[in-house]
Amino acid sequence: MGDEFSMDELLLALLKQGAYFKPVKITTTELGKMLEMSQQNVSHRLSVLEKEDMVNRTASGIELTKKAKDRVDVLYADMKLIFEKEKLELSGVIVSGLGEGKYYLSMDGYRKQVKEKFGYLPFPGTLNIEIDENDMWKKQHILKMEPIIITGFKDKNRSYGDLFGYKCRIGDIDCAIIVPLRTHHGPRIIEIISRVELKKRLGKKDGDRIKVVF
Amino acid sequence: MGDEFSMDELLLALLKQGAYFKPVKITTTELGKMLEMSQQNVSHRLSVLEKEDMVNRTASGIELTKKAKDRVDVLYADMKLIFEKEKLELSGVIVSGLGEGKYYLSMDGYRKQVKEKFGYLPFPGTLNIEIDENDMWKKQHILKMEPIIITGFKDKNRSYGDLFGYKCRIGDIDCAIIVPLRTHHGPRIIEIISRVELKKRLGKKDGDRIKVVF
DNA sequence: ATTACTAAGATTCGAGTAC
DNA sequence: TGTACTCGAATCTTAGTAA
Repeated sequence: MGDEFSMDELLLALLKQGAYFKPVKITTTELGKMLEMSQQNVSHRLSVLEKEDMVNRTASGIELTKKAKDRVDVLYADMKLIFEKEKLELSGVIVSGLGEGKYYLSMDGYRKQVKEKFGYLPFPGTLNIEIDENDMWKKQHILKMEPIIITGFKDKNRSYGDLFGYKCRIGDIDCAIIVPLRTHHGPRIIEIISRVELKKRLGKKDGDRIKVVF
Repeated sequence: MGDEFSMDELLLALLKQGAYFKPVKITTTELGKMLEMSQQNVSHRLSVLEKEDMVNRTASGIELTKKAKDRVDVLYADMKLIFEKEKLELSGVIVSGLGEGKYYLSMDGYRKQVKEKFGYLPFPGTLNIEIDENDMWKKQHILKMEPIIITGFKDKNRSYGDLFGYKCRIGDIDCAIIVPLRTHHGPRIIEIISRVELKKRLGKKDGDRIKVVF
């Protein structure tokens, strides 16, 4: 964790010329113009990159080494994370729940753990949202992230399964998607818990559109 | 077209801390450790960035200006182009499947959707390929692209999960990688579906090398 | 503890120019 | 053409230390 996140501008210019996939034929003068730096400097820096085993200069042009490609991969993966993980935003419509959430969230076995792991006692009821078809792929990505696990328990009557939680926000309210391991509604519906009664707090009713941000 | 493609490592470190979306509370010493540079240098460079109107230091932390965010957007867009415009090609070795694919692809619930979303009824069986270690990063890129979702369903016995599909080609045959949400084999193995029986059509057998193009 | 100044050392840069 | 050397200038970096 450190400088592998930085990226040499010369390397980036080569990338822009397609060097990730094939050797690139380009002169130091051209590179200098692109980067607004002298031909001499490009020449020098290229030879440094070569010594560092980042590029090879061959008859067919300048090519990136595996080491350089690895660095670029890391940079791109990091940026992707910054841009697309944070921007995950599910849109959908509020639907009425079946009272299931209310039932589960009335039980101390779950409530205590929510307090512990999310920092608040949940309002005893969930907001149910039917996700737009177009955002379903985002939901799948979210479900692949590391969940906060609320472990199940038994009482004298029956046993209760684990719940998976994923932190999110609606407006500026901290919430979490809760997914029972054995869910009873279709994959397009998600259940949200929060400290407050979301529908009332947001002034929304069934059928209204809503956005959930991760 | 030039240096807007480069990126200051300090800016990138701030981004990594989430500065794109909110002010970040972090000390110059911490940043110095992250970047393997002295606290003094971070301090100095931060003040340069401030003079250049790239960051603001407020009571709630360091925040990026619009100018800085615009630059980052450009960098990301450029990288995205580099990575996702060019053809990705996975190389690997054919391995024998566990018959799972055959099982899934015998079910109408999935078959109908494949016909609908990919334009053909799939041969009831998958080609399993163990991707070369060197191409794993490409696989990761592919899995981050927008999938075609084959939604799960229930029958009287059990429920079947969603599948993610990504169109690709082997030679001139249209295929798709299929990824179950909860996959049963290691991340190096992918399953390919197609209209035809791929192994027979390509005259290949287990252990042969093969390329998949996106 | 945190930030940032100064002074000195390290490095990067571009002009001139050789090849 | 194109590349790359020297060398002085500009810039960057760090240690020491003040605030």
